[in-house]
Amino acid sequence: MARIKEFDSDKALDAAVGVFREHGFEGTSTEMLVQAMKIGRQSLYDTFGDKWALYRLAVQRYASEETDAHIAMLRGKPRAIDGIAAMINRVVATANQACLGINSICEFGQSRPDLAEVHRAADHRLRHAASERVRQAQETGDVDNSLAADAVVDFLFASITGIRVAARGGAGRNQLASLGQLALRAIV
Amino acid sequence: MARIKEFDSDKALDAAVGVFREHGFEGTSTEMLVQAMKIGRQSLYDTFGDKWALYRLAVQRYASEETDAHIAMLRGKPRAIDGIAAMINRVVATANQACLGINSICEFGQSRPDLAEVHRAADHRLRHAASERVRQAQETGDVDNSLAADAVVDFLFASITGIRVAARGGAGRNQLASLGQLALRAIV
DNA sequence: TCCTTTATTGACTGATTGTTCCAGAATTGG
DNA sequence: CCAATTCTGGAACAATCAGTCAATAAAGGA
Repeated sequence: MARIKEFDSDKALDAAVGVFREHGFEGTSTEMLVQAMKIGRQSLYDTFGDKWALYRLAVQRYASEETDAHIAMLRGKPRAIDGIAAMINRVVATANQACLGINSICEFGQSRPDLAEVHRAADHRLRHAASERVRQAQETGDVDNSLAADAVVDFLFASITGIRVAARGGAGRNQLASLGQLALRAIV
Repeated sequence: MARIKEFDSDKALDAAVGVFREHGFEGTSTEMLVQAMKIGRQSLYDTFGDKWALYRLAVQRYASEETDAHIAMLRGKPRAIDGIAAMINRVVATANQACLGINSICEFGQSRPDLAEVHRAADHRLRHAASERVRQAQETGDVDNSLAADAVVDFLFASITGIRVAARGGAGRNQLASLGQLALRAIV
């Protein structure tokens, strides 16, 4: 048998992520996708199914990479609180790019169960890692011990959302940095 | 001359707000609009121009009403900090409804200058009122005096965004309440 | 070289999009 | 009642949509 060309499906998916995060699902046409992904139209349907399946896969891919990046920051410093700060600071530094996760949640809410499941699964892994690090920071006294670790994690993620949406709304870099500082200040 | 039916244009606009906030601009068809607004298609175009003009007007209307509600909370209590808390608590209580402001920013970012201008104008009025109240709370020692009032206002709005997106993502009521509590805790 | 598999291409479908046109119903002031 | 005006409903518009089909090109295994 002949295993043949097999275009770089990962790169194509990354390109799809780039289009979807900027224009959303409804704002993206298949024409935009095939041009950005630089593949034939038929290849798109053969490889990914239909537009919705591709969108779901793009959200999954994006969430997975985002989760990896968050966890790398969280665990990249010896002291837990420094890891938490690094995660927030990375968000501030990269806030100029639209977040496909937030956009997806805003666009569809809970109306598509299969999409909500993608979000739920991605959140689970990140929440686990963040929760562990928050508890460590509480043990060393860097995060208030009287707070529930889960509540702190929720708050950190909500703050990340606030920073990213503020950036998409046109906030400047120092505004975003200030938001990050205040978020950290809230949990000490 | 004969001044005639003149359907309730305000109610129709409110209905449009209801559709847009749930489905976004691209996810809303004119068919959905005429059905929700309960007016003829031609009336829609005669009265509001085209779909984009209607959307812009809907965002403007929504932002205006939201700003009124926020300010009513802010000024509804004698102590400034209680007003601030009331604003946050109202957001928590009403977070089950999608926010057209956030959805609009996520969907379009800064790509449509006329829309961005609507947001900017709406933000200005609210920011002014909130900033005034924050300064009062700083004078009475209820909000940390070492923080810049503008930064506190930014943070409050970012927290509101975080709460609303969390709700759209499926967060429960106690999670949202906890987010509100931590946001207030951050500025004392 | 031939064969199988995969990718590309462009044309095509049927549905839906936003928008306009038009005829008629409804409504109110004179 | 009449006339002026506004709203409605449906038909029609061109454009675009997602998705399919068929033919061709490319590429590696035999």
